[in-house]
Amino acid sequence: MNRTPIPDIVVGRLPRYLQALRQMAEAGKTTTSSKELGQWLRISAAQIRKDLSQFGEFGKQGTGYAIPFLIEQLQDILNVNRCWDVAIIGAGNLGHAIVRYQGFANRGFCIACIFDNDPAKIGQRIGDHIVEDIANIENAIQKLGIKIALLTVPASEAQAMAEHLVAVGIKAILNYAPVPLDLPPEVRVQNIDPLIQLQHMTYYLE
Amino acid sequence: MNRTPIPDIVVGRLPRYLQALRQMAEAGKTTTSSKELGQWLRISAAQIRKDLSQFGEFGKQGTGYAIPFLIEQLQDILNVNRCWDVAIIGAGNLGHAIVRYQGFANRGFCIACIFDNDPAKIGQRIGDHIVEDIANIENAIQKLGIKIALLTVPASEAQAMAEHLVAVGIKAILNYAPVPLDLPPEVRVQNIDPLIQLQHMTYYLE
DNA sequence: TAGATTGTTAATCGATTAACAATC
DNA sequence: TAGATTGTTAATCGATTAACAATC
Repeated sequence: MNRTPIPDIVVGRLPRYLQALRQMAEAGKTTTSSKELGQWLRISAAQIRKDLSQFGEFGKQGTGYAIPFLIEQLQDILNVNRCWDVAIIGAGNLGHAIVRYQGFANRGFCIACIFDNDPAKIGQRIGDHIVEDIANIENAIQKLGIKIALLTVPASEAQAMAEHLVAVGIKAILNYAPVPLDLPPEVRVQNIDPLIQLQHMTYYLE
Repeated sequence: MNRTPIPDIVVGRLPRYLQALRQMAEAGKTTTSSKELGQWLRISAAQIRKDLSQFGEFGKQGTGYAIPFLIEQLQDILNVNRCWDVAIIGAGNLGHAIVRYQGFANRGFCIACIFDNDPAKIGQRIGDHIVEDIANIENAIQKLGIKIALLTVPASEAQAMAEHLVAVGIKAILNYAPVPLDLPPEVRVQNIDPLIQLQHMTYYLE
């Protein structure tokens, strides 16, 4: 019986393990070891074994891990063996690019709908989707049971929009706006901010 | 004389401090405290003081920090008081969206050029830019002294392209491709991978 | 069998927090 | 002055690594 919660920093590494394993599988490999996976990801073998052992015993002494089996297990742990419908909020440049991006399908996520509040954008076609009026979001989200939103509105609108999303039932937000969101702690938030990452790197440049 | 290097995890928080301070400044505030900044960013006041004290004494007992002064200092520390020319590599959906994005200018970065290897894309106009042939990248990068690249090519081409970028003088890569790059340790790499972040969140969802 | 590699424990390392004298 | 807040030290906390018995 596992009483202590898994550290979030461990959870955050699991998707990377899954990604590496999929690439190994694509390359035709069927087994790997903590050592090999660690070299691939630049993570110590001990850490990988320790992380995985939090969830079960997935390997075999002497031979390592069966790749397809470990992929299955990680997908189960991360809840991505099902397909999550996600909503894109904001049909600007970034919203467009995300809707057209093919990388989410077959990885646990399906872009279900895209919303904007600009009358000039509502009704516009993007790939297979039509931009919907943000006023209809509650209906759409509740009908499809959507729990995840990708927020690509301007910084000035992000906080208010995020609060609205939470009010209509969203539980997780991938925030592309360059502002920290202040939301109830039970709502999961991850931020994507290229400027922050660029400034992190320039510290080390001449 | 400060001999021990600053921990990378501290450096990684500085851009967030800078972002928050700029937002405070926009809101008309002129001073703040570690307590207030901490509440804004959900970071402890002690940690903010400790982080900043690694670089100097920027505050005043009793009153806190002068916002414009601290912004200046952080910009200096992060090397973003100058303007860095950056190159976009890959003129797909994402490359397009980034070139059109206005958020980098006045924040230390200027999109200087965009490259692709697809003849159908070379010569295409995006905003104020023309997509250039990747074959010309060495000239362009060395003429402008570009050190930073944003890599938005398909996963299958990312590693080889990254190695080429390093060979022509790139020192820092913001990698949008969903693969870990294996490069010499002196090259800075930051990854942007929405799928990894989504899978991190679904762990916590029902 | 011999070699390889796991899962786990204990040791180490590093990061965060609490506390407080100094002082604006 | 009294209240507030810094910079810093020491204590705590948590994460990473090293080591190794178990065993495939």
